[in-house]
Amino acid sequence: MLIKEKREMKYEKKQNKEQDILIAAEEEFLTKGYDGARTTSIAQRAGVTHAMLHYYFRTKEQLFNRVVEQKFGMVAMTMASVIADLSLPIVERIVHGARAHFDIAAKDPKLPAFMIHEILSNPERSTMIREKVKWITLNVHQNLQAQLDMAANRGEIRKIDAAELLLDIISLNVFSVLIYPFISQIADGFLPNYEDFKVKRKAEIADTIRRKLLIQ
Amino acid sequence: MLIKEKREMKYEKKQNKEQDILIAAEEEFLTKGYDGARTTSIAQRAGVTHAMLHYYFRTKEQLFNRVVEQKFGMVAMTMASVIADLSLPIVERIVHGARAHFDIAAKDPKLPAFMIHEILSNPERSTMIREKVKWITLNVHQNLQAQLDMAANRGEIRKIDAAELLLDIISLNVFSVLIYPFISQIADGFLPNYEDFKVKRKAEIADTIRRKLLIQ
DNA sequence: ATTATCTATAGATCTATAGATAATGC
DNA sequence: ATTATCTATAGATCTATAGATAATGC
Repeated sequence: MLIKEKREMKYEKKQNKEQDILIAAEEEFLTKGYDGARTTSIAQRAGVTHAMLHYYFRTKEQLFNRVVEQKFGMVAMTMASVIADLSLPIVERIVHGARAHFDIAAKDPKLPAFMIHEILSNPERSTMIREKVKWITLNVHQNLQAQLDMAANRGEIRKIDAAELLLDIISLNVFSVLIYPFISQIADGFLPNYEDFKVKRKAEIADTIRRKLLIQ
Repeated sequence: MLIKEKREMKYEKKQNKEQDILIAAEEEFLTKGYDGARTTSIAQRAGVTHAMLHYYFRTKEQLFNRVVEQKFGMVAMTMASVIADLSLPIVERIVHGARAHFDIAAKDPKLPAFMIHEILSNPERSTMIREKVKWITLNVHQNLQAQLDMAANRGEIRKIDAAELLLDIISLNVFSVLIYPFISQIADGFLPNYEDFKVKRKAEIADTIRRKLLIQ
C-alpha cells in the first residue's frame, strides 16, 4: 500500500514537471509562434532549468509537435460535443451548434491565428496541424450536408451547401473572437467589455445564420 | 536636359535597389512574420548583398516598419475607394461595398494573418499597424452608421448596428480568403479551384449580408 | 566628393548536449 | 541502478557594422 502510494507520487511528480513544460510551451508557442518562441523562456515559465526541456522533449520541434497534438486533441473532443440534440427542429439545431461553436472559439481565441500563421510560415513543419484539422472537419461536413438535404427536401429550410454554411459559422465565430483585442484598442471607450461584446455578438451571429436558412 | 535625365536615372536606380529590398522584405515578412523573417533571405530575394539592406534601412525593425507603413498605406487607399455610389438603394450600396471589400481581401490574403500574428506576438513593435487600422476603420464606421440609421428611419431596412454589420462583412470576407489554402488541402479533390471558389463564395456572402438587412 | 556596393567579421542570441550531482525505488 | 536535475559550454545562426573599393555626378 505504502509502496503503491510512493510509486504514484513519483509518477505524478514526473507528470507534473513534464506537464508544466507542456503548459508553458503552449502559452509561449500560441502567442509568439514557433519562430518567436524561445526554449529558454519556456523553461523559465515552467520553473525548470533549460536543460530539462531537452531532457524530456529532446528538441524544440518535438516539443512543438507535442503541444500541437495535445491542443488539437482537446479541440477535436470539444468539437465532437457540438452535435446538437437531433430531436430539435433543424433550424434550432444548427443555430444551437453555431452558438456552441462560438463558445469553443471564444475559449481559445489565440488558436486560429496560431494555426494560420504556422501553416503559412512553415507548411512542412505543420503537417500535423493540417492532419488534425482535416480529421475534425471532414466528419462534421458530411454529417451536416445529409441533415441539410433532408430538411430541404421536407421543405423546412431552403437548399443550402454545407461547406458554405460551415464556412459562414466558422468565419463569423472565429474572426469575432480573434480580433476583439484590436477592436478594443481601436474603438477605445465606446465598446462594451469582452463579456458583453461576446453575448451580443453571439446573438447577432445566431440571427444571421437563422436568416440564411429560412425560405425567403 | 541631359543632366536632368541623368539625375532621374540615378534617382530611379537608387529607387530600384531600395524598392527591390522593400518588395523582397514584404514577401518575407508577410509569409514568415517578423521573427521568422531573415535579413539574409530578404537580401538574397532582392539580389543584393546583405550589407546593402542595413545601408538603406539600418535595422531589421526599421525595414519592417517601412514595409508596414507602405503596405497599410496601400490598403487604406484601396479601402477609400470602396465607398459605393450614393445614388444606389441602401441595400445594393452595402452589398456592393461588401463585394468590393471581398476583392480587396482576396488580393492580399496573407495580410490579415500577418497583422493578427504580429499584434499578438509583439504588441509594442506593432503599434504602427494598430494606428493604421484604427485610422482606416473609424471613418468607415461613422459614415456607415449614419447611412444605416437614415435608411432604417425611412423603413427601407431594419435597424442595425454598423459595428456588427462591419464585423460580419469583414469576418466573412477576410476569413474566407484566409483559409482557402487549408480548405484546398483538407477537402482535396472535391473543391473547385480558387477562382470558382471565390466567385461562389462572394455571391454567398453578398446574399448573407442582404438577408441581414431585410425587414423580416 | 558623395553615394553605392562588397568582403569580412564582431557580437549577440539561441538550441542542444556533455558531464557531474542529486533523488528515487528496488 | 535508474531517473531527474543542474552547470557549463559548444556550435549554429543571425543581425549589424567596420572598412575597403567601385561608381556617379559635379
